[in-house]
Amino acid sequence: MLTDGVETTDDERRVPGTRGQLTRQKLLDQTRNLLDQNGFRGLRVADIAREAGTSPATFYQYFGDIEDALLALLEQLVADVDTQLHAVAERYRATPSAEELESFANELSAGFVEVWAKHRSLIRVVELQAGEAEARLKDVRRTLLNGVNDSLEAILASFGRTADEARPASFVLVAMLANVAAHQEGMISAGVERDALISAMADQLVSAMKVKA
Amino acid sequence: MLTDGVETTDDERRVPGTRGQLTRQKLLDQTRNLLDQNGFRGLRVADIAREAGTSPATFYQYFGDIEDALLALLEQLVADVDTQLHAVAERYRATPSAEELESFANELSAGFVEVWAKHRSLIRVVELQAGEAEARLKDVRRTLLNGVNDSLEAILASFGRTADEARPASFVLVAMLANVAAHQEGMISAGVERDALISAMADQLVSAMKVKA
Amino acid sequence: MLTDGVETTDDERRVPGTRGQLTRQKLLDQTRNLLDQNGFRGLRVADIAREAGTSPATFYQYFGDIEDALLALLEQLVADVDTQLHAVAERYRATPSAEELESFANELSAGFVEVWAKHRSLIRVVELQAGEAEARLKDVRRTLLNGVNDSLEAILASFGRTADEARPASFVLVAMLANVAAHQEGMISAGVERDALISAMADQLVSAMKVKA
Amino acid sequence: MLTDGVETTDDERRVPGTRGQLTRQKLLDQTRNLLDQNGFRGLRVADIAREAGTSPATFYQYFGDIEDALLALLEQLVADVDTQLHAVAERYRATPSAEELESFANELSAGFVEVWAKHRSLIRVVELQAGEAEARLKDVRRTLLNGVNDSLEAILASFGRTADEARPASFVLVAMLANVAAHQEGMISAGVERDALISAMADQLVSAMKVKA
DNA sequence: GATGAATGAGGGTTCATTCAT
DNA sequence: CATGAATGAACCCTCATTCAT
Repeated sequence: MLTDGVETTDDERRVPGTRGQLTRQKLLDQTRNLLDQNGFRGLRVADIAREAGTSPATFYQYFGDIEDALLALLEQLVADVDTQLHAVAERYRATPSAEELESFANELSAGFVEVWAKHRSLIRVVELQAGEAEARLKDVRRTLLNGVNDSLEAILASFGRTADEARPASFVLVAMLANVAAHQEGMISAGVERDALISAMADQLVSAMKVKA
Repeated sequence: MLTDGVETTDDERRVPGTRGQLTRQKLLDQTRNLLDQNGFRGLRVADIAREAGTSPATFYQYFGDIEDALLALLEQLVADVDTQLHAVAERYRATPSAEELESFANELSAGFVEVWAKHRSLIRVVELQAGEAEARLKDVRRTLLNGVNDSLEAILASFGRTADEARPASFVLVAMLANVAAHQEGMISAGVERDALISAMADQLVSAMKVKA
Repeated sequence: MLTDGVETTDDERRVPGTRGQLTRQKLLDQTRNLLDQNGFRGLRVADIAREAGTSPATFYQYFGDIEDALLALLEQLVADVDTQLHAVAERYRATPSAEELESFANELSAGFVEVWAKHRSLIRVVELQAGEAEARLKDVRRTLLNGVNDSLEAILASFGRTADEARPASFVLVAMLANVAAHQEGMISAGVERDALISAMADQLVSAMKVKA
Repeated sequence: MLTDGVETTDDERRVPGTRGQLTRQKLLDQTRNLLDQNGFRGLRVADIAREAGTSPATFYQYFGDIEDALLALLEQLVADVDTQLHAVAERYRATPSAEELESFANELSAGFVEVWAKHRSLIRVVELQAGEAEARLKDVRRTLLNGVNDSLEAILASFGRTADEARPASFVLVAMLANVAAHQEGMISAGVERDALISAMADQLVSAMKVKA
């Protein structure tokens, strides 16, 4: 679906080999781990290697760079977005009916909240890099949300929104979904329940479809 | 208004003095400058000092830390949010009328877009730190948006939303406003005009007030 | 002739075997290749192995060391010096005649220029190591030029030079030949033709024979 | 005279200051020291700093690079070449007389031997880099010998050599001088006295002037 | 007030080299 | 014979930070 566009750069390296795959995976696991614990800025090759039970030199046999490892992790994120978000939107886009609108809106909202919670640290990296100029990671954000955006735009159009309105409206809605999902923890700790957030977002989605329908 | 909560630590480091104030300001200016240019990760005391025409040692006479300097810059951001966003919401909150709803919605949306554009680098720092664990900067985000959130919640209530609904709805709306504002550049470069975004957000705000009104 | 004195250490590391010989040769070829391209300092086992289509581990089955490989390459150089330089000098030494002096001088000069051009990268290594303290490679230079030096000394003696004069004179002449040959490229790119250099050196050789003859 | 052409790159750094100058000098001294002891390849910033009684970080405040430091040292070498070699040649060039030819030849030969002995490690670096491609150090060799070459060429011309002959002849003679000087230690340890070498070179210089005079 | 000078501390990377298969 | 995999050991370099002037 939208898997293209996010690719690691370590392609031309030697072919796997079972033991190697294992080591590589351990390194990736610890990269994610430490990203969760210390954040992007606190991510050190030395730490990753130690936690994975190997040495920095080994890390560099699998990844040219910390960002290389992050890109590898991002592939998983992209896959989840594909499955849980884009696919939902696409399904509804095929047969948009007023009856199912609410369940769709809820599903999509919940999907965002879930995927974002699962990959929160990575998402943060993406958001950060979307702003600051870092070549390789830079347009992951666009790639990530493109699919959902397109589907949503089509759905809005099918509900009678003009072309001029549909696109900005979908941008705005996706931004809402993404940002609430990104800050769900803060919001929850501010006393709002997760379901209430999902429901509030679903409401907004529904109104957006109906507004001038 | 909501200035509390964001405080610098460099308060009594040294008595003002005209020359000193000037140096301090040059340092702050260059901090902002370099933040814009190189991003948070690329911010170095040595660079700031050089650009400001002084030495690193001087930097440390005014700020204990790079984050100290950022906190000082954040005060300006907080002030702008106060004036352009919170104030707007507060004004409308005092006399919420259906007639003025649209103009309020537009004003608020445009306000976000404007303030976020002006302070985009700082905003990014706030967003980043909202996620990662960094003591002093951590809850700036909450502080920043608290005011608007509260006003909006009150307005939603005044339009008939129940207490249970108003709070999550305001969270969701503010998240939308903030995230669209944060990524306006990306969206515009994806072919959507700024005004269209503002208008789409205003629509969402309006629907939120009306939904069950 | 003078092959002794330069010896590799990898002699009985493994019995020949056709496939092995081939691999070994590929490694040597790429060693020379990379030496030409990147110079001595830029020579890495990993690179050699990759270029040769094998792995570092394989390199170590044939050579204990990068210097080991260089020593193997040096054997070829020594052979060329033997054939093209020492042999020429020896031939003339057997029957030194005033008539043939000039053609001898030219042949020797040209020989230096040619051999040095062919092996320039290796020569550079030799010159470098002649200065710095590196056990095994250290006296290759002496070995390399000993033969020519001896022959030339004998020839000078046969032209009437006293024992006291002949030796330093031959050293000086060989130094001239070697250094011009070593920097021929630089000199040519400074606008002097190769043949002019050869001829100028030949002149010096001839005068050396005649001076007090 | 020929000082231009060899310049350090650390120009735009802060102005000296007495203490700084001292540290810088200590660093340069130890750079030369360690170059003598361990050769170019064995030169490490950490060692230089330790020997100079400071830290690596300090080294980097004065030089961007080990090569930077070497370039600074080379300035001294260039000055010596200027004074002891080029100046001698220039003096004789002004009034070339057959009577003084021998004393000039001796003086120049001795000068080379002396200067090269004093700076032998640096000379070796220059020779090495003249071959391998290292941007900044690359044409120091040319710069170094240019002056002497030019003077010698003029002198040869004044002794009746045609333009076609004078230039290659001077190249050849300078190459002789430089290479004997560079390997004087090896030659001496091979049983030839320094004075004998000087005298042999002087003989060659003299013949070169007289050949067709 | 300002700053030259110095540095501890630490992260990034590279490479030669070794095993076990 | 060959090599995938792993790593110890260094080195390079940068930066925040501190003094003494």
